[in-house]
Amino acid sequence: MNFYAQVKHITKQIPRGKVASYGQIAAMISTPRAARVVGWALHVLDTESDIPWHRVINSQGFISTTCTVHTADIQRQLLQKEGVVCIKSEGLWQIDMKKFQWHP
DNA sequence: AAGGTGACTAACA
DNA sequence: ATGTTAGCCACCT
Repeated sequence: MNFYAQVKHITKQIPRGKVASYGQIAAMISTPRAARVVGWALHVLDTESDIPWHRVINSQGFISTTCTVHTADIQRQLLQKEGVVCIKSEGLWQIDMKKFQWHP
């Protein structure tokens, strides 16, 4: 089913200054429960760099990467560069979903 | 080939 | 309200 291509397609449509959650994207490609795979898909696809992978975060608005190459700090910087406000919350960076979540 | 893992979630206790 | 459990689906060993 070319899950990756689907994830890629959706993720590319996220506008600047907006974010989406893994579950949200999974739901858009008619596989609502594949949130984990979405995360992994981004992990793999980010190498191509034509995808705004940093605009994808978990449902609570937290940056949840564990990837040592693409750290939360990098993601935060990319987001802030686009106008997304990141708040440091308990050592983690959080985004205000009410304001920045993408509503397609 | 089969089982384990994960950048997730929503439902329970 | 906070901690745990169980589904999820593709990739890796």
